[in-house]
Amino acid sequence: MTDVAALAGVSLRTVSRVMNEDPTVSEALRAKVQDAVTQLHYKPNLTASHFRRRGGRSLVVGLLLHDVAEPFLATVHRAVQDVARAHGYDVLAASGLESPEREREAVERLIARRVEGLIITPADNDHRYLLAEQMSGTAIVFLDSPPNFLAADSVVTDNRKAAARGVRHMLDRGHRRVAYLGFGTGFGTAFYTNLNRHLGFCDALRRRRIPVTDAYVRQNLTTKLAEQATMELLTRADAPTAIFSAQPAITVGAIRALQALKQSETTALVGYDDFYGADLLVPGITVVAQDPVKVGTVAADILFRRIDGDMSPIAQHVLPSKLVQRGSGEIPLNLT
Amino acid sequence: MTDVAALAGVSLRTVSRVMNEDPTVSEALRAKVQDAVTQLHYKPNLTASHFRRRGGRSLVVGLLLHDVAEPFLATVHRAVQDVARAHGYDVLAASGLESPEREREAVERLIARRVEGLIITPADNDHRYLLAEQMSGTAIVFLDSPPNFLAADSVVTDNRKAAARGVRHMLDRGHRRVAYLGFGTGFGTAFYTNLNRHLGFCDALRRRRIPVTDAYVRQNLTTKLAEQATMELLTRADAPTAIFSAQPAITVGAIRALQALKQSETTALVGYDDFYGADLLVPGITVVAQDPVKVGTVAADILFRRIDGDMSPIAQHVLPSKLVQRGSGEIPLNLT
DNA sequence: CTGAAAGCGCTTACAG
DNA sequence: CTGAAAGCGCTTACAG
Repeated sequence: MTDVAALAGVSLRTVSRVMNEDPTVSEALRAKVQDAVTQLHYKPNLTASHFRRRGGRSLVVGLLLHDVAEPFLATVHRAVQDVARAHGYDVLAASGLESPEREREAVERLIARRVEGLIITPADNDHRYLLAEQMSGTAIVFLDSPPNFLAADSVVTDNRKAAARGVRHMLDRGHRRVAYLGFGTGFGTAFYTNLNRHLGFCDALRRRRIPVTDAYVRQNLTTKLAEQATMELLTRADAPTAIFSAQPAITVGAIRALQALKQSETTALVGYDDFYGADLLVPGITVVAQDPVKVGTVAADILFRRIDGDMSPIAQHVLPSKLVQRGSGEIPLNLT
Repeated sequence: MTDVAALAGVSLRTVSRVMNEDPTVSEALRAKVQDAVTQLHYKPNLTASHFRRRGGRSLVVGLLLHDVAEPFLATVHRAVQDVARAHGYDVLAASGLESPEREREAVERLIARRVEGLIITPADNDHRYLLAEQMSGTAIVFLDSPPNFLAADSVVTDNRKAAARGVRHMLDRGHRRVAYLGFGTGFGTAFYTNLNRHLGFCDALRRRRIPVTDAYVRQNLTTKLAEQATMELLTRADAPTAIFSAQPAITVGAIRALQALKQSETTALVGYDDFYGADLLVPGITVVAQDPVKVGTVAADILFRRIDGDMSPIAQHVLPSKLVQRGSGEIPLNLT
C-alpha cells in the first residue's frame, strides 16, 4: 500500500479510503490510485486491515465439528458458510474432535486466530474453559447438545420426543419386542444425543405399559458392531420384531444384518436421522429426521445476531424432527 | 502481551520468547511470565504473530470446492484438513462456486486473507487471473480438473480410462445398446470430467466396433432429469439394455426409474463414483470409483511440498479409479 | 477533501 | 541471556 501511495503521489490515508470505497474522495485522486493499484498488482491484505480495525474484528467465525466429512455435519457446514458469507464472514472449520482434549486444542487454535464467534458440536462435558473467552466478547453457540457448566446459546433437536415418536410408530403396528441400537456413551454430543434418544425409546415403551428391560438394548455400536448385534438379537428365541436405530451409521449395520437374514421385509426398522439412499432401499427406510440445513442456518443466525450485539437472554433452541415413512417402519407385527 | 511484560517485569521480547518456547530463556523468567499469562488470561494472537513473522506466513491454506456438503468433496475436505493440521496449518474452505464469477470472488477473498496455498476445484475455464498470485509465491493445486492457461499442479482421476472400463464391463456381458447419462457441460470441472467420461464411454464402444451414436446419450442431467431420461430411454422400442451413469446424483435418478419400471434386476447399471448406500441396494450398484481420501491427501501433500519450497517441475497427478462389482453391473444381456 | 503520525499485537535484527 | 527499538500493512483520530 505504501508503494501504491508513492506511485500515485498521495498519502497512505487516501489509498486506504479508495480501497474502502469511501465516498469522500475526489474522482481525480481515486483514478490515480486505481491506476497505481493495477500497475503494481496490489491486493489488499484483509488480515492487516482487520487487525488494525476498530475492535480488531477478524470477520472470521470458527466451526468445530466432529468430522466435516460426516454427511449430516457437512450439510450443516454448508448452511453455516452460506449465512457467514451473507454477513461478509469466512468460516474456519476444524474436525477430529474425538476427545475432550482435541476439542480444547481446536478451540485454542481458533481463539488464537481471533474468531469472532464459535459454533461447537461438543466433544467435552465441561465448558468452563470457555468462560474467559465468552466474557471477552466471543459469541458461542452449541450445536447438537447444550453446554455444561457454561451459559451459552444452543441449537438442539427434540431427540427424546422424536425417538419416542419413532418407536411409537412401530408399537402402533403391534410390535412389543423392540430393540434399541445406540452409539456413544462417554463424552459430549454422542453421550447427550444417544442418552436422550434412549430415554425417548423408554418413554414410548412405558406409555404402552411394556416393561422396559435392557435385554434388547445395545450401546456403543459402530456399523460393524450394529450388524453383529442385530444378527445376535434376531437369532434369539424371543427375538425382537422391531428395531429402533439411533444413528445412520448404525441403521446401515442393522440393514446389512436384516438383508443377510432375509428379514428386511418382516422386521420393522426405524432409524434416527436420514441418510443418502434410504429411500432407494427395498423396503425404504423409515426415519425420524432433523433438517441439517435448518440446524446450521439457525445456529449461524443466532451466532451473527450475538456478534451484532444482541443481548437477549441465552436460549436453547429446540428444532423439531419429522417422521418420514418409507416402508421399513410400517411393517406390522407378523402374527403367525 | 504488553500487559504481561509489565506484570512480569520483563521486556516484550522475553514474553515473546516464552510464548514461542524458545529454549534460551532462563527458568526463572519463564516462570514469572507464565504466572503473568495465567493471571491476565492472556491468549496469544496468531494473526498478529504471523502478520509480523518473516515472510508474513499466515499458516492458512484455502480450499475452494463447489460444495462442502457434497459427500465426495466433504471427504476430500477432511483429508485436506488432516494434512494441514499435521503441518500446523488451518484451512479456510469456500463453497458455492456455481459460476466462474463466484470462483474468482472466492479466490480474491482467500488471497486477501493471505493464504499460503490454494486448492481449487475449478468452476472457471480460464485461470490466467491467478498468474500474478502464483508468481507472488502462493502455491496452487487444482483438483478434479487441470487448470487452463496456467501452469500449475493438478490432481485428477483417469476419468476416460475408468469410464471405458466401466462400460467395457457391461459390453463383456453381451450388452450392445448402452446409454450414457451425463451431467454438466458448460464450465470448469463439470465440463472436464463429464467430457472425459463421455470420451471413455465412446472409446469402449468403438473398441468393440459398436457404432457410437447420440441416440442413447443424455447430457445436462440432474437426479430428477436422469430419472425421466431413463424412463424415456427404457420404454423405447429399441431400449438400451445397459446404462452408464457419470455421477452419483445421476445414478440415483437412474435407479429410481429402474425401480419404478421393475427393471433393476434386468438392466445393467454402472455408475461413476461411489455413494453411500450403494452396497445396500438390491442389486448392489457396481461403480468405478475414485478414492476421495486419496485425492485430498495427495493434493494437500503436493501443496505443502510447494509451500515448503519444492521447485520440481509442475505435474499432473493422475489417480486410478477402481471397479467395484456389486451386482448391477454384472447383469448379463437377456437373450429372450 | 487530504496529509502526517500514531498504533493494532506481535517478531526480529541490533546491542549489551 | 535479555532489553530497547523498529516495523509488518493497514486504519484512524488529529490537524489543516
